[in-house]
Amino acid sequence: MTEPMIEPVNKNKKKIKKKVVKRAAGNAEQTKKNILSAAMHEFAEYGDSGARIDRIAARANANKSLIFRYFSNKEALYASALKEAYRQIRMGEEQLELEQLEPYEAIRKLMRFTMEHYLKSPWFLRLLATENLRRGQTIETMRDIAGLQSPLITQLTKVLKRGEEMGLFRENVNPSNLYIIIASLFYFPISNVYTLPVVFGVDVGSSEWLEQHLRSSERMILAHLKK
Amino acid sequence: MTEPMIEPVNKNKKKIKKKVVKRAAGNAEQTKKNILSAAMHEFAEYGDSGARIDRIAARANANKSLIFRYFSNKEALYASALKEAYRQIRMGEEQLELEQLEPYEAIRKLMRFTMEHYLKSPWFLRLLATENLRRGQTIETMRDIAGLQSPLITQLTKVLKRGEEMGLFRENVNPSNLYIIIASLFYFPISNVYTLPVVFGVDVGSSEWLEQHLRSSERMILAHLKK
DNA sequence: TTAAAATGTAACTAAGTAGTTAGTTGCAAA
DNA sequence: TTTGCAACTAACTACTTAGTTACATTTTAA
Repeated sequence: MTEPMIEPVNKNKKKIKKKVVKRAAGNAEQTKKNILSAAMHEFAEYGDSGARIDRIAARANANKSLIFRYFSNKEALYASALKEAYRQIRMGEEQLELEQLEPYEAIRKLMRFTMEHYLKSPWFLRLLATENLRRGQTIETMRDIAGLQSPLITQLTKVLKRGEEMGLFRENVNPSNLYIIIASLFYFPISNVYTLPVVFGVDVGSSEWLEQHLRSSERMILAHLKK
Repeated sequence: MTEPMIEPVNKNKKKIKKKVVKRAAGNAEQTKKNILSAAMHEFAEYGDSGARIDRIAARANANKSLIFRYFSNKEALYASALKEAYRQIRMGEEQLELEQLEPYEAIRKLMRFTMEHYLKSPWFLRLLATENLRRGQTIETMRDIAGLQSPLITQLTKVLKRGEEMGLFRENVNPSNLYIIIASLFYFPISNVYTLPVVFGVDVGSSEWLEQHLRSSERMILAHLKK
């Protein structure tokens, strides 16, 4: 906090165009990034109404009024945070490269990825829950923004096609619907990790339960796909 | 709003026991119920931070200070609302009577019930989401409260046992885990009904999609249970 | 009839809370 | 050294919100 940021020695050299600025145009970019990252954290933690601009400012080590200068208002900041969350998630999905694997293995990898993804990025699930509590008020305005769509579906389509051609999978499996089923199986226990143990007495947060659930789900899904 | 509430004419008749009371004893019970019901609505709609005591008072046709008299504070009111939500849900589950049906039919009925239940009581899903965003802060204090546990599991246990005895289902299916899988399949699309169409282009809220999803899920689950 | 208890209300208060404004700082070009 | 400007800040404003209080009305019971 308030560490004085490596001081660029710029006494002898008189005119350098873009580099070595302490508070030039580029520093604002960094401040914006800090604010955005703090906002993602805050909105995920406290929801839209619970989020506090002052806390975001504190976490970003930025003055409150900068938030309004760079992001207009709380709602627009929330929209930016949501968009950034999707952007980050999409980046992870792009690196999956399911097409390289043999069909069964690809499905298994997708399933494990989905589970671990939800476990590693709980803030993503929390932002999703928040946005749905808001009845999609914000994502609705992003409908036409490219890159919001999940790149998983393209990959999954190819996997299913190859599986079908190899005689492993049955025909006409809808990739989106399949992915919704897979996501469902992990979304529910992971996003309800606090209430499920109380209502069903099952420790859905433990790695034992999760691993067993993954194995069981894999068997179920693969059987469901089989020709 | 502020409509002046039908004034009971009670000038000539002096003492009537139960009828024509504007502010009798026992009326407090009704007021409490109104407040609780309004609170469930409000917390489901706006989440814990977004909920407003004034709106709850207005919706319940009660004065704000009555809320504090009957429920102490906002947090306690939230706890009562959450508890009441679970109580109502449990009542629906108790009427299912799965034991009467033959095993396959029982599973199908449970699945359809779960789906319709989520569709008919969106406020329940919303309260669940809210409580998990709060990290189970409130339900944690209710751990030992009887009747919070779902009566479904008892019924499902019997169904699975009969199915096993009849040679229809495989052995050692854990009823809680099975129910978690079933709930998952409907919880995810229904509670993400606002974001999923944007991200996957699938209209998960339409009755066509839901019916098709139910059929597909039934096939998958029943195959998964088969001996 | 009357006093106490129960039920209800309007007005108020203290603590936030988003957003604004007027001004400061550090740096680079002239 | 001066000037211009982007980045930044402290203090403030207008408003909201949970929770309180003082008081009014009605019921119950002696």
